Amino acid sequence: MIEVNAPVTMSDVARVAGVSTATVSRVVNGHYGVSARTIAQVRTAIEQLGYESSLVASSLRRSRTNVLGLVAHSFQSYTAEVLKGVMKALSRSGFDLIIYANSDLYGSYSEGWEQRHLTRLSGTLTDGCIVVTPWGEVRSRTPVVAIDPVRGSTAPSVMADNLTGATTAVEHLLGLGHRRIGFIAGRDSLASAWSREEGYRAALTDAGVPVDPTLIGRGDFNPESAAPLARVLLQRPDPPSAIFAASDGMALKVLEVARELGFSVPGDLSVVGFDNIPESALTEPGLTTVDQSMYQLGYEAARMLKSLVTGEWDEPNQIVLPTSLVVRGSTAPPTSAPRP
Amino acid sequence: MIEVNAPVTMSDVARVAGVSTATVSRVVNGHYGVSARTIAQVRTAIEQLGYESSLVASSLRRSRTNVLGLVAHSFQSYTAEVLKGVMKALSRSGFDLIIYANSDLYGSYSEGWEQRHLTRLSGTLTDGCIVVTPWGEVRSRTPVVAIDPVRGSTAPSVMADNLTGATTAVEHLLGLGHRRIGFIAGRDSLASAWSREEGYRAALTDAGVPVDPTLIGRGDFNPESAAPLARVLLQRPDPPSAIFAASDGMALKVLEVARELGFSVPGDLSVVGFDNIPESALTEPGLTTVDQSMYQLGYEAARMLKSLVTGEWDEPNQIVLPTSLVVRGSTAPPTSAPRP
DNA sequence: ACTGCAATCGTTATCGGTTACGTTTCCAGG
DNA sequence: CCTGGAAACGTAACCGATAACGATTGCAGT
Repeated sequence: MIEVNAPVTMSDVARVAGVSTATVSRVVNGHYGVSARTIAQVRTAIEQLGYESSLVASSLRRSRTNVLGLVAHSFQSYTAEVLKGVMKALSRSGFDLIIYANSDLYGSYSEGWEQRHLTRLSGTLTDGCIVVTPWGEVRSRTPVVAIDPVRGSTAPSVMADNLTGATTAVEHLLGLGHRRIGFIAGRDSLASAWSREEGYRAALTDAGVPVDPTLIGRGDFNPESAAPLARVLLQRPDPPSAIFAASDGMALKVLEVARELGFSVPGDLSVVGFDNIPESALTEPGLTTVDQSMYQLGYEAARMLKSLVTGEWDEPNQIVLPTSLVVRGSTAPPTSAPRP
Repeated sequence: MIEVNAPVTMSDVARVAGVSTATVSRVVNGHYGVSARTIAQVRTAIEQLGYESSLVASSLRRSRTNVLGLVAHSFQSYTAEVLKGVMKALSRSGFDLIIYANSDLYGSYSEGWEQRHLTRLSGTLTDGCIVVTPWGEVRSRTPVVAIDPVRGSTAPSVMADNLTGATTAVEHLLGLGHRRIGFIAGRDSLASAWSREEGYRAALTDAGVPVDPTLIGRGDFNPESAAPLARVLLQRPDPPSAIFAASDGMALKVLEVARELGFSVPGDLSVVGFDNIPESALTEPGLTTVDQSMYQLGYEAARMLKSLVTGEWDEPNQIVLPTSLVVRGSTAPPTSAPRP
């Protein structure tokens, strides 16, 4: 019987098997140069003691660990969906996954978290990392793939076709007859936020509707950031008849504020989001939004990282995935009579 | 300018600052015994080189790392929801989180994964771990909290009130008039699977309905496992008028099979699940299910683990959370005329 | 100037593995 | 019997950090 709480180390195995730790290591890793008899002895000792090698210790000395990392600053639905895709891509690939998330989740966290986490892991633990919605460009000695990268980055990344998606969303509102369309922007540094705003502007301009800067609120993708912005837009004497938010999280917040202020959706106000997180289908009414398959983003990012690590990647470094409009109940033609 | 791909180590900092690595370590960790002037020098060097301490290296030597771990064998909606709760509980707690998931996600993976992962991490990297739906009892020198533990475990755990939940679900079906109610069980080793089956039996017995063993299919919580079982139940000459599945994932599979075999839900067949994962609200019709707030499970588990690590826990080691029935469109009274 | 105690800082062992290198063993070939 | 070389295995350095311990320095007290 093994005593509980005994951390079994390699030297324990070596002692029991009557060999050196080097030999145990060779057996564990299947290296050449150990006799069959010795291998059997070591195996027996390992079995008997219930030994498992420490990922930490081995990763310190080794260069390859067969572990990929994912760092994210928060863990909302967005990240969860991405994660499912990542796991799918990694299934039976020989790579394990470590997700590192810091505890400064809600509230203000300092910029550069991704660099900190990355260097803390990447130095040794992981062979490469996926970074979800980074704050800036990162440096790392192992490959890094960004999901939803910063603007202007040329590093490996995966993102949705945000420009087309946003354009389609606004065209949908225009098609319903809306002309005063508010916009709540995302975090400025991200390419996605930028493209979604571009799409908003382009669709309006193409339709001959002038862009009114006072109808644009500057959020940061954090749902909380949308509340005051929505309040400002809706409490104007001339509120917009529709609001396009750059993320579902923010759009759902807009729905909340609208309800609170007595707007009926879609009667008094149409709302469109972006992302198509699961919650968007559950609200009453359902949120019209742009689907960007976060699952797919994660899947592609993991596939790319895997190949980058093994040095087999031969496709373009920047992947752009298509989007599609999902029309639900939160959009309708504007009422002719503006709300008093 | 710093050269790219240069892994900056503590000795680099020491060299630049003109001190020993021990002093750098003291500065980094805010230990006593360093003059203000030296601290400034070291800080400058750290800044200049962009140094970040390696989590791996320090965890090897240290006992406390302020990192908690979570290991899960798969990453479906269930785990994602749990994770959100965990993150919430850990936010601004000073603890970071590492999630370890292996790549043998889909398909057959060997039992005992949780023990392997645990020993690989727990030896050094983490101060404690949360294990989601383990295969067996685990040993670890650091605290472990199980979410949905194995049957008969007395170790720290968090679980839903599965007995009451299942009883309520079946009573709901009985109340609608169903008498032939099929059941698809979960993974036998888990306490939750056991309790849910107990609830099923108890509700039937209390209502004076004999338990028919041929109406019980033995699944394992994996959605795939439910398909053949549902097929068997529904292709009988005398199919049940309702099926209660021990998890939503399996219940959704039952819906699929039912549709495939030409059963209309809830016309020909009522279906009830357990868990209330987000997808359950999205199907047509929506799935009637038992809500067990996986978010809450994660939240409580993290709260408990946090306190166990710091040695402040003074509540019972086993937490049971309430459940509630969510009635949606997949249940209705049975049609009087049995299906041909 | 001398002692004694803190404060400061470097040296070194250590965590649990991996691996370069050196040593021993064994056997085939001369 | 001797030599050469490969196979088998141990020794020790090393990965990047921490911490126990020892050494040095500075300064107050006498």
